[in-house]
Amino acid sequence: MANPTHPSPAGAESAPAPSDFIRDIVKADVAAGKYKKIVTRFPPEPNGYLHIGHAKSICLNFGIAREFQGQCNLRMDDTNPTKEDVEYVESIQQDVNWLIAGWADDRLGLKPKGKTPDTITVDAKPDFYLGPAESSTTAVEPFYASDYFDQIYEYALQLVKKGKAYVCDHTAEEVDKMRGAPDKQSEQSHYRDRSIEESLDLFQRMRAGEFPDGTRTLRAKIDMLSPNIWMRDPVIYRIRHAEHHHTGNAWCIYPMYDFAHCLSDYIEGITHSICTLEFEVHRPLYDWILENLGLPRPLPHQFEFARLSVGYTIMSKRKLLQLVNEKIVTGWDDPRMPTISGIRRRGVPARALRQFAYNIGVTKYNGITDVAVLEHVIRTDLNQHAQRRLGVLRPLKVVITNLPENHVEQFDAVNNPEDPAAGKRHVPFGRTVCIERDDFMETPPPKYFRLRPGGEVRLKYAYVIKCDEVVKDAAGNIVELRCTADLGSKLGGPTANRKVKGTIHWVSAAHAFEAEVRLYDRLFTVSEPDAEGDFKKHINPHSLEVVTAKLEPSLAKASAGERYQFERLGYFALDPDTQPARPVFNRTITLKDTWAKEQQKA
RNA sequence: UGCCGGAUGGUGUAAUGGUAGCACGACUGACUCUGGAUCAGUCUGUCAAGGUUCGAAUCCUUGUCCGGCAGCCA
Repeated sequence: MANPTHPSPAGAESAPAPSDFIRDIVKADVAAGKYKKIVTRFPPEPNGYLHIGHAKSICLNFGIAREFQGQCNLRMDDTNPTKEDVEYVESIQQDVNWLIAGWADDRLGLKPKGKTPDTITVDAKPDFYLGPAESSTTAVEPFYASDYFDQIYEYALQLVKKGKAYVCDHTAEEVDKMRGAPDKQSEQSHYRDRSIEESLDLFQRMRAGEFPDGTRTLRAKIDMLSPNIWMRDPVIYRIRHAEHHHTGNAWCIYPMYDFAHCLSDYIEGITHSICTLEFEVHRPLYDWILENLGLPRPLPHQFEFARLSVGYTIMSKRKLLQLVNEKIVTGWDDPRMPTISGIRRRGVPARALRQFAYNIGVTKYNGITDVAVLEHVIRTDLNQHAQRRLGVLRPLKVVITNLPENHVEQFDAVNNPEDPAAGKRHVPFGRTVCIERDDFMETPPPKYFRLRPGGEVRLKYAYVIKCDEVVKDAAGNIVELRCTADLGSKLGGPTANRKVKGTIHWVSAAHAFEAEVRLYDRLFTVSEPDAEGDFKKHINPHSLEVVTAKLEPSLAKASAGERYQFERLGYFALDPDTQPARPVFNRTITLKDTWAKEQQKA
């Protein structure tokens, strides 16, 4: 099927299901009757906040669950206690919930709180299984790989007993050296042929805490001659006397990713384990572990796709953490961050992010997606849903001299021209208004449509005004414009249909209120900040500008969930920093500005 | 130079032996009480060379280039 790339007006939810090579595989598996139910999973490690790359994965995994009437488990892949934290567990849950709300939340697999795998019997073989909570009445929580430590340990024991794993006493450095390199020979562990009994004893004593960190490991006995590094007797358990955020001090040995992940997938009954390309070389190990355990239920299979890269940003959790720690941004949810929480705080609707994930597709090609694609879906969504308002970012005072001192009138303003149902509102107008400083030029370049000395411009929803006089301070700065209005030019008036080249936005000086407005720009100045050298060299010093804007009165009742378009400027959303006396707005994104482009050409 | 993957306009992605399409972008123009939106149009591509075939982006061969893999991270 062709990939239908037309974004539908309502966004991804009403659009036809996308098609890609992974969905093709799932479709074929369903057609072959391979599984009762399709089960995917989203398995982040709680060692950082989720970013837009994870959003791609979430949309893929939950999208598949949704399209095939399956389920997608949220699982904390928490096998390394030294890097993980509950703060991250909580943020991950919040971000996932936000992204899938109203779209795939009915496909979200969570488990009863505190539940660990059941020991069951399948085909007369003992087996471990943990399914999702069936009813929403019980307290639920995400799945945790760490909830399977007992079972994973049991599986390790089995491998040892089968002579397929052994305890190795080499130091990390030795193991490193002996493993060889992709193009170099390896050397066997001196402990490889240790007896099963001895390995068993040692492994149990590792678990009992008898040995310090780093002194021994459990290794799978596979093939030291394999051209695939990951098959050269990989370490599957290491000693770490560290407190774990979820299991506390119950363990001092922890399974490695490769061992824990495939088994976690198996325990949960995952059918399609979808991950990024860098795990492709791990797939033989994933399969080896499952196949060598003689498991009774169908085995999960791993499929890999290309991780997302977006221009002018970075995706590495390590580097994002650096930005946070070094206070280059205000936190993980700084609106300039590519994190889901940052994007949310900036004012981007979840629906737009889903549409983005849908538009970029899923392949095995590692490319860089143009930020313009992201910006486009945000604008498209917001254009359709945002309430229009008038706000002036950099005010310039305009006195309309042919209006009486205390003149006040209300004009009707359309809330959303794309959505008549959004209705209208009143905007107050008076003798003194504020316009955007950019909307006046004393000596404008050609094709400048706005106000100039002696020129005319339409004040949106109000009158056409003519600039009679430019008032300057001692330093020569323009401080005020004195204009006359064509009083017949308001809606319904005799000259209402006069053609004036430009229409500008304004607020009534007497009625407007002040708010802090944060104007964001891209965080980096180059399209590939971490291509080479220090990515911090490319940080955009102007990624945030804070202004005190003047806003129309109705915006005083702005709500956190609502999105606004300040006409001719861009889309804005209320920031959580808002105080009753001091509203704070974030600029989500500017409107397209063909005039700015025109100027750049000049 | 070991193994695993990949290569289609500027970017991202379709076409699964039968007209190389879509989206973003760029550029024209129309319209406009948002230089927004909308509408109409234009632009640019199958990594290379051979082969199979009536017919190849697709199959085969050889090559080129790019990415990943040498954590007791995930």
